[in-house]
Amino acid sequence: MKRNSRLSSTLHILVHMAETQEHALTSEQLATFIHTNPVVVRRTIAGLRDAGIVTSARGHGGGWQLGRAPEKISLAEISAALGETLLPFGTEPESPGCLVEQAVIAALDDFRVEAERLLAEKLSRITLADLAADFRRRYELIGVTSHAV
Amino acid sequence: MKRNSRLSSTLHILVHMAETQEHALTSEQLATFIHTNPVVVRRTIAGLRDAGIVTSARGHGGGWQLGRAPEKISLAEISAALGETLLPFGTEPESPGCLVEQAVIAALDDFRVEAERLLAEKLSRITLADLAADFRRRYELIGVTSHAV
DNA sequence: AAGATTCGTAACTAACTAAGTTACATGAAA
DNA sequence: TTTCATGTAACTTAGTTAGTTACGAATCTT
Repeated sequence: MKRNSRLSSTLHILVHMAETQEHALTSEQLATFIHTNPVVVRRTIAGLRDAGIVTSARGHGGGWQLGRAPEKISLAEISAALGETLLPFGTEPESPGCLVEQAVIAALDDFRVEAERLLAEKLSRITLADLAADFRRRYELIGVTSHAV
Repeated sequence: MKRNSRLSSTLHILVHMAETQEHALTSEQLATFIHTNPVVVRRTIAGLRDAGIVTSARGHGGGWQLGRAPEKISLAEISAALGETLLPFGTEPESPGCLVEQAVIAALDDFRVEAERLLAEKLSRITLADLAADFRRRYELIGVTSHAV
């Protein structure tokens, strides 16, 4: 798992879970999908459990499953549950009292707040089901072309 | 200078430059504004010079000045000149051939492209002159209240 | 009840990134 | 020609995140 790819890795995992809703998948299995370690998987998606996006079960036959239908899981929720900030801005004051700095921070904070609202709105329109459907479309396409060619 | 605050630090510097257009400011002076090192300043705003946002002059009496009127310098240009990505997404393929991954990357890339366009559009509507004006408004306000109180 | 399986989590290591620093060459003005 | 200031390379330091090891807790099977 590379840096800053937590959202894409998590989506990868979740689409696999959406395609395997009959039974739970172990951290071990999920880890192989994104070429990493079971512990990293647990740590990464722990927040998704708290948000009800996935459920986990210990012991024999345990593992991870979606917490609700893929149609009802948006990328906005997933991103939020991962604790990721959509924008990489930092505007902590460094010279308290400097009016120039205050003007800069005010402008950037305004921008950030509205931008995050906008992005979250866009992400909320994409669901896990959309990704799963696109996956299936690609899958069918492969089958068709390999027949045709 | 803290992490990921390059845009705000640079804006801080640029507003100071907008308020001091009579003469050039040295890296040394700019560095004190954001509590860092002259070399860090040069490195940070080197890209702005290439974009024509600032000019630099060596030697006695040299330093940095705005390359054009603050009204004609947008935050979008500044951000782009800094080489910052507005979105912190990484979607490099890790399992070439995995159709699930392809679906995830396609969705995220679509989102990222449109989101970046949106954000750039918003940032292009804010100019250095806007920030400078806000600074001056705050400055006047201090003067008024300190009289009144 | 015993044993196997799987998550939960703490603690440590390794890799990577970005800021900070030092040093010195280059160029321009007094 | 001396002084001032940028340009830039090279190195150090700090902080973040992924990766790893280890082990306790919970749950299922037999």
